[in-house]
Amino acid sequence: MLVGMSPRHSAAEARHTRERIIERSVDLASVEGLEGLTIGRLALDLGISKSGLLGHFGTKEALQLAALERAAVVFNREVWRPAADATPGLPRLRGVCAAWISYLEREVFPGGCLFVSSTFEYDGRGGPVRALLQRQFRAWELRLTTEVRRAVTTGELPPDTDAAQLVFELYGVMMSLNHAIQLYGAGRAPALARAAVARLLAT
Amino acid sequence: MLVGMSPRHSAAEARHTRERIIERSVDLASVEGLEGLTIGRLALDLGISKSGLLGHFGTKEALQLAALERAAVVFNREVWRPAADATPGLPRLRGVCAAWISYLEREVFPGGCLFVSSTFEYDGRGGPVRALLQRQFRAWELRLTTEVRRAVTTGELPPDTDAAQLVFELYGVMMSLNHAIQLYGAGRAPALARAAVARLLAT
DNA sequence: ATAGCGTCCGACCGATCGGTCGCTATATTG
DNA sequence: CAATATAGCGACCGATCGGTCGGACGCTAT
Repeated sequence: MLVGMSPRHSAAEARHTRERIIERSVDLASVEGLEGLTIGRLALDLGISKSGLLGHFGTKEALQLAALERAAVVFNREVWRPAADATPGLPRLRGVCAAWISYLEREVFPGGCLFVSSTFEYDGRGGPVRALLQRQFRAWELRLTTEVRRAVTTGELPPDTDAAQLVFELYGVMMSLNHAIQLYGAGRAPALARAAVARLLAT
Repeated sequence: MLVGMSPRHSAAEARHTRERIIERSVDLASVEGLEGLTIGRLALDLGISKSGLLGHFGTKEALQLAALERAAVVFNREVWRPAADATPGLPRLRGVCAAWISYLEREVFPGGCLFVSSTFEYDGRGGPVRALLQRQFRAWELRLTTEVRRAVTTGELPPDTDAAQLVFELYGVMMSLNHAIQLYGAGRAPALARAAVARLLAT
């Protein structure tokens, strides 16, 4: 029996442990990559045993999926929710982009946007992780596209606006920003991103 | 003595072997990542022994650096050279972007642009590999920025053009394209990228 | 002819990977 | 209180990782 290491075995404590694991996984994965995440180091980091950790998920893949789903919750909280109260259409679109830039600038995920880096990590491979990534990106693109279309119907954006084109370019701005921050640190990049968004979303 | 497996020991053959290793490394790394590249599988893939392979580079890191430098040669050949003969300024800039999009579309690196994916892979880490990546990106950005400035002085681009801003956005277009291709396959993405470039480089 | 050099191999190393298994200790249920 | 369910642990597994080492082989210069 170790002193100060009293293990808990209630269902409530188990849920709490699971939360701790997932949260730490998201942070670690954003730095080391979803694949670079290792059970051993994660367990050591959390002060629990490998088998105790793996008991919550069964396999590493299940842990990766849980981390990705949690990351989506965080992304939603940081990027969508701040602008959810804004008027639908262009104002909300501008709010989302502002929050998006801020989210990258504040490095909510210490190693950059987990979704972007994970996409490149799972380039050639298949499997459930990649399938989840695809679904998540599709969902986010659909949200943006819907908002762009709304801005078009309200006349806030020109009637000949190609929604897919605009979303494609907004994505590009955010990826360029993410890349610049990760490679050089912030610098001028956030200002460049804001200027690009302002031009893309000009009336 | 195995039949048909006659080993070569001349210096010329050694150079050839080295080339084969590097070329295969670039392809593999673009799919599996620079870190995901493993000596054992690479050696097996090439039909040589691990130790024979490692003898050419000493360490895995040296192999990674060699692969990155080779990737830069390929990138230069595929993206810069096709436009090198064009008139400096806007025509050359347009040529580079066209070649850049084509390079991503043809998937010259089967797992997408090795530089972009490597950047995200080495997010938080330091070390020589990351330093080389930074140098390579700086050099490429400098080339683009120089070309943009030239187009401004010739009057092909507006005099108030912010070169860093334009390069930042061109980067974004290419990253968005790279991302779309890797995640969904080509689809409309190349056309979207061309339209975005055309708008960014309008006179 | 032969000595030396460089290429490449096979065997092996310690570390670490994801994962399994049997067990203990506790919380919950009847 | 007794029985059951389960969180978590420690030991262990086979596979694979990057890397080392001694030697076999063949080219080349003397």
